[in-house]
Amino acid sequence: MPYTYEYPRAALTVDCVVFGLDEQELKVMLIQRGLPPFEGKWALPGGFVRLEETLDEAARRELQEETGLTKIFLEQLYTFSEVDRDPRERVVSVAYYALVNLSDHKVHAATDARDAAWFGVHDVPSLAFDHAGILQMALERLRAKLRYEPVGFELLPKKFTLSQLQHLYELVLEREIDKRNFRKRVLAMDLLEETDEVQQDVAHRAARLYRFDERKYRRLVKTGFHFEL
Amino acid sequence: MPYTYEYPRAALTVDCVVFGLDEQELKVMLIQRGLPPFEGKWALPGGFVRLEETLDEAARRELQEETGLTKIFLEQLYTFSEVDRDPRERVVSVAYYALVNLSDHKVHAATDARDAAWFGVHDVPSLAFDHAGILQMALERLRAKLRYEPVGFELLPKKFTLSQLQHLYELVLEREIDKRNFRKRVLAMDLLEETDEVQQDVAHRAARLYRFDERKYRRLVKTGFHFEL
DNA sequence: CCAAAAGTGTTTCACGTACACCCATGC
DNA sequence: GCATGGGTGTACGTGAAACACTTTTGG
Repeated sequence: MPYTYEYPRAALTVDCVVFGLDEQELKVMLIQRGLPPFEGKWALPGGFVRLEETLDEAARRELQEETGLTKIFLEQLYTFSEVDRDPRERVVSVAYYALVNLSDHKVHAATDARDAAWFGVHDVPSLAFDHAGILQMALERLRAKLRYEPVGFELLPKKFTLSQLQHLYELVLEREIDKRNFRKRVLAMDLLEETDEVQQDVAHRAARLYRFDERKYRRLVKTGFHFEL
Repeated sequence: MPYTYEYPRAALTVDCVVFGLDEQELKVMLIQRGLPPFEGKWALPGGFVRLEETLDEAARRELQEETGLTKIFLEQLYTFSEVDRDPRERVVSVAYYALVNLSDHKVHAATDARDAAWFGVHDVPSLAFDHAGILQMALERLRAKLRYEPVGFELLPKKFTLSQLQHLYELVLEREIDKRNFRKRVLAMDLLEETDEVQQDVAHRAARLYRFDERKYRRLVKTGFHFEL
């Protein structure tokens, strides 16, 4: 036990709320704990922050170790600090939320995690620590961000149909959206690039595929443009 | 040095960006450091988090100790974790921002602080640590929040004139606003309660005083209402 | 030819915006 | 009576919302 300090220190962890989208619903990734406390319970992936890494780096490392996910959208959410949120000792946790598209990223429950799985956000089991509260806040943040920042595209494959995009908005915001008005608004922003590809292997008319033009978006932002859907 | 741990731990601090409004400009409160590192430099008020308090409590305690401010609006901003942000050792800092109205709160540079003072946000001196970046983010957050949450009232006295409110929006958002349209929008929300008082001691027609009806606002929020100005 | 989803325009209404003058008060 | 800010209404244009049918493709 070589690390000694003049005053007591809280332990510092990161926890990640990873959202993914399949065709039916918004999912969140959980891992099953293999050790006490809360052994056997489901929890958000996460772990202790090392001295030589930033919080962002720690979050990415933990995700990599526990779920195999790399190079995904990741943003700090909030720092949780209730004194008794961990029964062992004082632990302050910086929560992150992440967005992945399920088709590109198969989750291989990695070494560190006993078991990793996707749960529908309306069908999560009882969670360890204060993770239910963290998930709740992440959901609210995602809903808010979806409206005024183009984060939704992170949940879709690089090329997607307008229907997929609309479906995503309907799923997350939990309300129906008029198809024509949605397409009008989206296309009016002029940030979607029409590809010359269409859907494959569908039993009906194939939809055109679009791509989000991130460069153009960044350029516009610098000139005061404000995304809104 | 009685506190030892199996793994090394970062120190944990809180830093507060306190905004105040006088008639002329938006101000931020800074304290002058009395100890190294950055001795003599200006910095955000803040300090180390104790084991028995949450981050919110730590932020309030530090504000009380260093500036005498109590019972003010306070909200977590972001957690800063660059590995070398403190030259002494690894320190992770949770930043908060606070809003006070200068007329009610005289700052008495308290025991702990050598010197506390208000600076116009466009006229801050060079700051210690990464505090310039923290201030920058706090400003952006304040501007964003002002639009879609009723936080502006925290910067005003409980009873205020519509001109004061408009002035606040103009100062923070840094653009002019049409008087008639502003009053129309604000009153249309039906969240301002007209008092039967008017301004005192002004050398022209005295303006009516209004009060923000927070109870009503909370009730409306529960039914899906969305503040926007 | 049937099922399934893609794709497309118009009308209506509400709200944001632009804009200028009279009023009350204190000195 | 004059200077200073308080307080008020209207016209116009843009953009959001409501709404239904035709087209394409695969089976």
